Amino acid sequence: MNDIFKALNDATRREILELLKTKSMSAGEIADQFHMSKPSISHHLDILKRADLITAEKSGQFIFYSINTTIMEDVLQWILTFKK
Amino acid sequence: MNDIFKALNDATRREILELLKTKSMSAGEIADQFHMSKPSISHHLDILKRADLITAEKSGQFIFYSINTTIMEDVLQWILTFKK
DNA sequence: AATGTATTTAGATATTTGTCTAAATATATA
DNA sequence: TATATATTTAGACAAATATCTAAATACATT
Repeated sequence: MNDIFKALNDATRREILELLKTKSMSAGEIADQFHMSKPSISHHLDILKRADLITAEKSGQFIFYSINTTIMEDVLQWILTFKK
Repeated sequence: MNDIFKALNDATRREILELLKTKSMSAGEIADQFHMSKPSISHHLDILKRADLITAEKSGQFIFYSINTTIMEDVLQWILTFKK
């Protein structure tokens, strides 16, 4: 839970998740959407991956990232415990 | 949204929310549940309050904190956009 | 008015975080 | 095999964060 909230606690990372909501993208395609260096985006992708919020799959010289919505379910359940 | 995720990105603060889920408590009562100085807990309460996740009400020399679940609804909605 | 209790504010400090540039690694292609 | 492209790793650095102790504020009680 700690890793998930840590990963979600950054606007850039939340935007990456929004991007991946529609389709999988390579690291480069993702980086192109931000005014930030590729290494920085790579770092954000790593944090999202560690939290299991995204998965990575290598295809040739590209690495494609996809969202993993099953982890969102954990957050959802946690939030729901606060609904009366 | 930023303030909410920032507030949720700390185990102590999440535990405070869990505590307040059952009943409102004074700052001192809350602090007693943790191995941490009162000023540190006061700081955490401030962050939760800024995120509108809790509300504070003064009663004599005490300040009672209560959870504000309506804000959780915002997080819930955000999470739900990821459910396929 | 003086003292005690509850809480916050202020200031210091160590750790974590987000960002960058430069270099390394891996794959594709000429 | 040499070069180009995609991505990550390494290292540096400034800013943000979590914690502490000491001091300040506010209310209650004697």
